[in-house]
Amino acid sequence: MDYQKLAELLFPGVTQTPADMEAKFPPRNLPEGAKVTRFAPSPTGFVHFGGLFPTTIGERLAHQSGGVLYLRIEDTDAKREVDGAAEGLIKTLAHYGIHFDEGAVIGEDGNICDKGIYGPYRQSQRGPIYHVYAKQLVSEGKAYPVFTTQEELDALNAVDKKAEIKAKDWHEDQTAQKEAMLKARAITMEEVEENLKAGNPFVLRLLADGDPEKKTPFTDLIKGKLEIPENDEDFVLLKSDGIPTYHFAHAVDDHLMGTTHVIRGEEWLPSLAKHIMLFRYLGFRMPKYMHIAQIMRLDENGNKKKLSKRDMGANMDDYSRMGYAPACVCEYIMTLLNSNYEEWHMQNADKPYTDFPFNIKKMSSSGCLFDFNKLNDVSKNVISRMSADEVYEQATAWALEFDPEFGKKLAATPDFAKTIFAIGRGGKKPRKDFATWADVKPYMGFFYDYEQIDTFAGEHDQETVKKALSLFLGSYDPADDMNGWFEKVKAVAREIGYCDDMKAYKADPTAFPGNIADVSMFLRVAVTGKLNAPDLYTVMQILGEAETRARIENMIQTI
RNA sequence: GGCCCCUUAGUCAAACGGCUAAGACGUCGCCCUCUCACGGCGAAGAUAUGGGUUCGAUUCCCGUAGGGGUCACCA
Repeated sequence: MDYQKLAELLFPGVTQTPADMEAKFPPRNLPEGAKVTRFAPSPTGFVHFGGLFPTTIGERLAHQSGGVLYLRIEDTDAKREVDGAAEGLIKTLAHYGIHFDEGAVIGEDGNICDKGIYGPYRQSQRGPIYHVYAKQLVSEGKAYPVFTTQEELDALNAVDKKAEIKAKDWHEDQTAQKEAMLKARAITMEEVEENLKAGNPFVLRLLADGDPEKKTPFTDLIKGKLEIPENDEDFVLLKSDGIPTYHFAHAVDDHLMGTTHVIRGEEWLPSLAKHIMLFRYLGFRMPKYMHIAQIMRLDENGNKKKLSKRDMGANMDDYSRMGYAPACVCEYIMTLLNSNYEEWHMQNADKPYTDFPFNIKKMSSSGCLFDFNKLNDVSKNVISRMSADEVYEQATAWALEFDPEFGKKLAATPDFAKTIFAIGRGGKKPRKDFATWADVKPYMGFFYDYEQIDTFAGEHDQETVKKALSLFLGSYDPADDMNGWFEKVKAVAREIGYCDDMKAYKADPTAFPGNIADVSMFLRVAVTGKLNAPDLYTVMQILGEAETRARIENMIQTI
């Protein structure tokens, strides 16, 4: 077989050579040790947690080393592409602090455009580049065409591939595939010419020379030493529409774009053998690989499952909806990425997570379960360290979008709201009231609207409650300081026969009908409508005398 | 089914082959001059399993089990 002739027959329009490509995309001029990483999504939907995770690693590695993070859009499957998905991905990532130095970006006109000299950054626009290498492989006898008639192609597209594979007998199928492969390899020049003349489309397949009985040692930066069986599958390089498959595009693009570290999910491990072979055929040096374990969730049977698109906590938009601040999510991701992050953070509480010396060696090789408990804890800590102004800005922005009624109230009363947010904030041990912005309304909604949510707990005579409230009103003076205020509450307790000292009460609970805590509870429910609230004295101060009195009086009337 | 990856408490995780197997979240209890929160103290809770190498194994090797992934003209 004259491979040179075959290459000309198959790719008559391709005049450039791999050497031309190398000249057009020269190696990057970067400092020693600088890492080049990329996020390479297919625009088929939203960013989910399992996508943000490796992207955060790439971002850290690149920017921590003075390297480059770029975005390449893998839109090689037109059938699955979703309109506007690429724009959505870019925006969501930016929301989580992931900014790209290069690649597909949103231009001033709102459309996606390229930034950088290694483009185009959309694979659908890189056809000519792939064809140069495809032609090269064919001319070296390393790839061959397999023709299909249009009818066969339509039939192929009509079947549900996934369901079909699930249903078949694996052994039988593999034997059949092997036979088909051998037959396809034996194509003659005459057959090629006939098919081309008939206008039949073809796929380009790699001619695999591997023996799966033999293992290739391979070092993955996360998994460590691996043994990869050699590839013996003539996998598809170019689909019948001339667009490359992931494998081919990965090799060509990551080589030409100078990627130093490929970070991807471990579901790619089984196809690593294909990539090793492809890089060897192409004469490319392989980048370093980091195959990260999948984030898992628990299914209804208690088994771990890959966190997939439909799961709660998968779609990053869910976090926005639930009211998680981006900073909190990033922080949580850091705790999952590097086990020593939390320790570092405790010692460097005021530093941003980008100061943390991220270390590949500290990454876990096994998959972790998504844990909302931990996320909430991390969130509470992050928010507790925010200033009242910052809390106000973010909480208001969230509420305006997801709870407009409450959002408008916050927006209309910035000073009032900030005073409330300032309660217990700023000191060494700030309050941890919010894990999400959705927690804000239940916490402080009572400042805006009185709604009796809780009632008096336990056995308390209604007349006694009324008396306590009235006595308090009689002595209440908003000019009192906290101690003076508390002394008056104590006095109320004594007057209704309740114990004003918790220690004494606990020593002998039977000696009193109630205690100071009960009196505080009467006041708290009267003023806030709830059993739980910030410090009562402060609440009354913020609410003001008129409102405080009105609420207590109202309670006396309606009880 | 073939192949690949993974396995320390409920979860995330430390531990040159060597102290009683860290720490964090969660859970529970006690304390902290009003609840909540914060904080403090404390409790329960783990090396999947069987062999081997070794004076000694969570750590190294082999088997078993369990879990995950993958086997498309999808990425």
